[in-house]
Amino acid sequence: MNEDASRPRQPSMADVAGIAGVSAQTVSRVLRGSPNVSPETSRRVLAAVEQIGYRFNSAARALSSGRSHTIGLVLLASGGYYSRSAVTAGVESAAGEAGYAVSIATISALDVGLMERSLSKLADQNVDGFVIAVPLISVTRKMEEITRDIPTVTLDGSRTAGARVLGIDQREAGRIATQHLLDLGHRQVWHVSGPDEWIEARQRREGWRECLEQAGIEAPPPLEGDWSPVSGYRQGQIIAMIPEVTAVFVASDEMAFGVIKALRERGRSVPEDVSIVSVDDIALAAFCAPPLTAVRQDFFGYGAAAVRLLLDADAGPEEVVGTPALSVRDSTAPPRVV
Amino acid sequence: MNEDASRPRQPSMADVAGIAGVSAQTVSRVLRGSPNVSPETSRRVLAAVEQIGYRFNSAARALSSGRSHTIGLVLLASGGYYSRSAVTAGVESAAGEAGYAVSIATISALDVGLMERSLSKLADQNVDGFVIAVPLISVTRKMEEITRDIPTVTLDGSRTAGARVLGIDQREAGRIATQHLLDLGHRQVWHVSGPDEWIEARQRREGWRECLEQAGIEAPPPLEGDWSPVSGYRQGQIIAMIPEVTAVFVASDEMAFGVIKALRERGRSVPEDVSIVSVDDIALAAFCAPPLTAVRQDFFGYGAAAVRLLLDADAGPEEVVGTPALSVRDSTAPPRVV
DNA sequence: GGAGCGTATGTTATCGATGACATCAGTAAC
DNA sequence: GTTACTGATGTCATCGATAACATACGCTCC
Repeated sequence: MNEDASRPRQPSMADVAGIAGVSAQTVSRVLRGSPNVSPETSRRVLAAVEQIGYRFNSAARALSSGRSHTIGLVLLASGGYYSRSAVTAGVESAAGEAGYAVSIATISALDVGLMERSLSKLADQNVDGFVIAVPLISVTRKMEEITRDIPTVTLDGSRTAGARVLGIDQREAGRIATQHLLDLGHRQVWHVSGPDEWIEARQRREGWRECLEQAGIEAPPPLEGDWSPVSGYRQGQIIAMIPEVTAVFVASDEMAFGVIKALRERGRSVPEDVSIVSVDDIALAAFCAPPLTAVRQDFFGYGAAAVRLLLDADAGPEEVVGTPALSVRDSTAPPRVV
Repeated sequence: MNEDASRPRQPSMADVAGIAGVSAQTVSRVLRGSPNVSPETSRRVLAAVEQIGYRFNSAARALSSGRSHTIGLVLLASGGYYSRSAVTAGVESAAGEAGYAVSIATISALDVGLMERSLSKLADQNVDGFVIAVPLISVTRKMEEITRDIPTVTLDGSRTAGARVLGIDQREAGRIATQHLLDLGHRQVWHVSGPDEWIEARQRREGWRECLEQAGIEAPPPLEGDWSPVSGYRQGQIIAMIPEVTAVFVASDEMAFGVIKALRERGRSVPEDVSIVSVDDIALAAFCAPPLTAVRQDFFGYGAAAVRLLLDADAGPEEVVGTPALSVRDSTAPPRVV
C-alpha cells in the first residue's frame, strides 16, 4: 500500500527475482538447490539475495508446501535435568543438520490430558514429526488421531502405534547392575525404583528381580521414588533403618545421591557398609563422593537417533542405541566381612 | 483438485464456516476471542470446529499476520545441564501461558559466527522474539541487524542494543560468597572462576576480589575453569598442592564437585581442611557429599521473566530476578585452628 | 530434417488465515 | 423521522513460497 521510503517490509523472493532479472520460481529453485539451474543464473540470484539481505520466510513455505521443517519435541518436567538437556541437545543437533527446527513442549506431569494438549499444540504448529521423550502410559483416541497424521518416534521404550523403540534394554540394565553387586559377594540386593508409571522403571525392576531369582534369592520389596534426589533421600532413610542391607540398586543417579546422603546421615558409609549401583551415569556421577558405579545411557545419542528415524526414509522400523554397560567406580565394594 | 472421498486435506476455517453457516472471517473472530460476536454464533462455530476436528494452521496465520507466535531460545551447549534445563523450562512455561511456542537453537561454543547462524535460523522461522541465554562477548553488525527487527531479551547480565538485564547481581554473589568465608575466620580465599568470556564469570571474580580488598587481603591469582566438573577437578588438583589454602570460592556447583574430588584425593577434606562456596545451588547441591554451601540462582525464574519482558508491552526496560542469597550447608566451616 | 527429449526458465493458481473495508440491522439522540 | 452510531457479520485482497503446468531452446537420432 504505502510504497514510500519507510516501507519496513522484508524483501521477498519476488524482490530478489526483480534484481536478478529472473522469475520468483527460479529464485525458489536456486535457494532449494534444484538441479536444473544454470550456474550463471544461480550466481546472479545469490548475489541479489546478498545484496538486499533477503531472508527466507518459512511460514510461507509451510503454508504452500504443507511442510514446516520443524520437529516437535515433547519432554517431561520431572525426570532428571541431565537427561532432559542431553536428549534435547541430541534432537536439536541432528535436526539442525537436516535443516529442521525444533519446537519444544514440556508437560509437568505424566497425564494423558496434558499430553494431548501438548501434542495438539505442536500439531497446530504444523510440525513434521514428533519426538516424544515421555513414557506413554496409555494412548488415548485423540493422541492416536494426532500421531496418525504425523510421524512419531517415542523414546523411553514404550510402544505406541507407529512408534519405534530406542534406548538401552532397561531390563538388561537392571540385570547387570544387580549381577555386579552379586559378583562382589553381596547376598541380597535391595532396589529403589523409579515411578511405576514409567516403563523404564518397571523394566529395570524386572531385570533386578529376574537376576535375583536366577541366583535363587528372594527379592525384597522394592521401594519407589520419583527420580528426584529428595525421593531417593526419603527411601534411603528407610533403607538405613534396615541393618542387613549391604547393597542397593537405585534406578537413577540423582536418586542414588539422595540414598547415599540418607545412609551416611545414619552412619552407614558407601561403599564400606552399603554398595550402590545406579543407572544413567550423568556428568556429575564421576565427581560426587563417592563416584557412582552406574549403567551408562547415551541420552544425546537417543535424541539424535530419534530424529534420524523420523527423517530418514530408509531407516528401519526400530533402532536401538547402545548396549547396557557398567561404569564401575567407587560406590560399590565387596560386603564387609562379618 | 480431487474432491473424492480420499481427500486427506485438513479442514480449514472455510470448512468450519460452511458447516456453521457463517463466513470464514467470523470463524476467525470466534477463535481469536473477538468481542463483537454473538454468543449464538460463537456456539455454532465452536460446535462445527468440534464436529469436523478443525485444527488451527499457524503457518497461515504467520503468513497473513506476520506474527508467528513463536519465541526463539538460544542456548549454549556448554555451561551446565541444570541451568540449561531450568531456563528452558521457565521460558517454555511462560511462553506457553501466553500462547506462544518455543523454538530452540543451541550453539556449541561461544563463537560469534555460530551465534549469527543461530539467530539467522530462528529469524528465518519468523520468531516474534529472542531469548538469548548466552553471554554475548561482542555483537556483530549482522547480529545487530537481526535483533533490531526482532525484540530481544538477553539473560546473563550482558548488554546488547535493546537487551534487558536479568539475573542476580553476579558481583554481589561473588562478594557474599567470599564474605561468608571471611566471616568464618578464613584469612585468605582462593577462586576458581568460569571462562573469561562469560560476563558472569568476570563479575563474580570482581566481587570476590573487591571483597578481599575491602578486608585488606591481597587476592591470590584466580584459576580458570570452563564450568565443567572436569575442569573443576583439574584446578582442584593445583589447589591441593598449595598447603596454605583453607577456603575456595568456586564459580559454579558443577566445578565445585570437581574441586572437592581433587582435594579429597590429595587427602584434604571438605570442609575440615578446606571450605568451599559455589554459585547456582542446583538440585543436586544439597544431596552430594558434602552438601554445598552456594549462592542460589533461580534459573526457571530467569527464563520466565525473560519471556514476560518480551511479551508484556508494559514491562519496564529491565527486570532483575532475585537477590543473591546464600544456602549455607556443610561445605564450609571455620578454618582448623593451627 | 523433423520427431523426440532434456534442460532452463516463466506463468498461474494455490495453501489458510487475516486486515481493511463494506454492509446491514437496531437503537439512541435530536 | 431523519441522523449518527454501534454491534454483528460478510467480501475481498493479501501475505510469500511453491506445485503444476507451460514454454522455449538446443541437441540427438533415425
